[in-house]
Order: sequence, then C-alpha cells, then structure tokens
Amino acid sequence: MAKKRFDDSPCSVARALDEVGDWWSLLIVLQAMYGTRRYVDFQRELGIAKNILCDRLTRLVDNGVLSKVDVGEHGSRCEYRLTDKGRDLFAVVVALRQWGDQWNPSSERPPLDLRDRASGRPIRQICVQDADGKPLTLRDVFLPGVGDGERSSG
Amino acid sequence: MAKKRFDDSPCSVARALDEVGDWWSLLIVLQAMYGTRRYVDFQRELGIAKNILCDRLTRLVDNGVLSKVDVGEHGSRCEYRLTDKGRDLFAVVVALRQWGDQWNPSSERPPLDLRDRASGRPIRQICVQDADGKPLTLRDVFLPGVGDGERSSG
DNA sequence: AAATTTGGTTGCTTTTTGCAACCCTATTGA
DNA sequence: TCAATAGGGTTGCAAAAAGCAACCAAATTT
Repeated sequence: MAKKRFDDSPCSVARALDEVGDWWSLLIVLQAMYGTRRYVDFQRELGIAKNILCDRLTRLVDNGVLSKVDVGEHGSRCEYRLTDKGRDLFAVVVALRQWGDQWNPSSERPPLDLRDRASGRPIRQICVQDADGKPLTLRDVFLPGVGDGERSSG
Repeated sequence: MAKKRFDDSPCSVARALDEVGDWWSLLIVLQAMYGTRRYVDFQRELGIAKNILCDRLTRLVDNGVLSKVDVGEHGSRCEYRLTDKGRDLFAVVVALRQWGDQWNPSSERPPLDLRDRASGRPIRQICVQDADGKPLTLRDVFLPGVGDGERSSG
C-alpha cells in the first residue's frame, strides 16, 4: 500500500516526478534558485515542517539535485547548493511559473518579472519550438513510429 | 495537521503546484496529451487506484485543467479532455521530460523523439530565452527591484 | 436474461504529513 | 565559567492521504 514509485518507470516524466514531483521538492529547488542555501532559511521561507524539509533535502541530495557542502571552520554548518542538474530545472520552474501567472494570476501581486541581466529586457514566454524556433502546440507535434490518430483530434 | 495548501500563496509556482504538483496529476495530464480520455484507460495506462484517479480527475476538472464531457447517447459514458489551460501545460511537461531524459536517462528506452508535424524535424530543447531567443541560464536573469546579490554567486 | 463495461464509492490498512518537543554541537556573551 | 542561543537535526504522535479490494448502479453486449 505504499505510495507508488516511478523511479523505474519507462517514462522520463514519471522518473522526473519521482525526484521533484511532490508538493515540496520543486519549491525547495525554486527557493534555492532565489539564493537560499541554509536549512533554517528554507524552513523560514517555505514554512515547511523540519522533518519534511530534512527528508526532502536528503532526497534531493541523493538524487543529485542539490549538494550538501560543509561551511565554516568547524564543520557544524552546511549549505545546500544547486548542482548542474538542479540548475537545469530552471526551464521547468519558469514554465510552471508562467503557466501559473497566466491561468491563476494573483489578485495581489503582479507576475514575477524575470529579466535578462545583460539586456534588462523581460524573458520570453517559454514554449515548445521547432528546429527554427517557431512555437509549437501540442497538436503540432507527433511521435515517429507511434500510431498517431489518438493525438490528432480533441 | 492537514497537508499544506498553496492555493493562496503569493507565489505562482506554489499555486501551480497546488493544482498539478502531486504525484499523479501531471501524469494524468501527460496521458491526456497522449490522447487518453476515458476513465478506464487512464486507470489501465497509469496503474493508478480508482479512488485516487477519481479524486484527481475531479480536482483537475474543478481547476479547469480537464473538462468532463458526456459522450454516447444515454450519458453513461464520459470523456475527460484537456482544456486550453491543460494544453498549456505542454511546455511544462516537455521541459520535465527533457530534464528527465538528460539527467535520468532510461537504460532501456531512448528518449522520446517529439517532432514537428509540419517539418518532421525534432523539437528544440526547451529553455529560458531572452527577447531575441538567446538561451538564458539561472545566472543570466534577475528580478528588477529585488536585492540581487543573493542570486549571483553559486 | 446473464455477463460485461464504465464510472464510481466504501472500508480498511499502510504511509506520509505536520506539529511540537527534544537533542547535540558550536558560538555568543555576561 | 555558565547560561543562552543558533544551526541542523531526530522522535513521537495525530490527522490526512494513498493503495487495494470489494461493492454498486446504469448501460451495453451476448
């Protein structure tokens, strides 16, 4: 009766969700992208229970999304830092944020205004693109070798 | 002691995760993108418990990600179809799939080869882009008006 | 008329979550 | 030197959610 695991699923989305698909993990990654590195800071900023935070940080470290680094001379403090794998979730987080901003806008706050550091201009809307950069919707794509009618109408 | 809700969080990522951030919801959406519409088909293809599936489908309908449509003359059958809001999760799902393919590749299956229906060519890697389409990493962006040093080193 | 399909609901057990309390190791500081 | 505090946890307990199996009712098939 345990929660189902997807870590050996043939589907890479399922495997990805096994690592960052629970309620807290992706928020921890997001917070890390904002610069948070310390246990107590994650706890305060997310309002997460300490045991859950501990479990999630451990899992994220085990999965290579974060790394645990001892800081300070005597090793009693540590930081949790994004790895390359964790930083690579940037597109996922931004896509999710743009979706949330579009479909569940906050009545109080404007959508987050991420900008390119070099030009100062806002970033683009994330989308699936063809080889030339043209935006593609769900219906514009197919899977070679798969019976395709199922995805064509709707 | 209830599970924390994020539906009124000021963070749009948290609000998005409140709708599709649990273990099953995004997989249901993914399956719907593959063309699945029927309760029994979701159940068989995902291997999800019926009560959980029922709960998730209801939640996704309540949140406007799926719509429940009666089909057949006598209304005893229905289909769950993606709404525009649900289809708009395409970029999120593809970003997550590409991340999973890159960092947790399956030993058995090659990464899914999504292609543009018009050209037949593979789709691009999803990434955050500046206004000109140049790829941006986490460190290339900033939030106007926010003290920024926190995100600069890492 | 009986079996099957579809879309559920109900009961029950195992896990997970969330909160509070506690622990151990520095470090501060009076 | 001894107490207080901060950081990073662990433990215990109650509530909630997940998972499985059994059951249900309407429609369809045989």
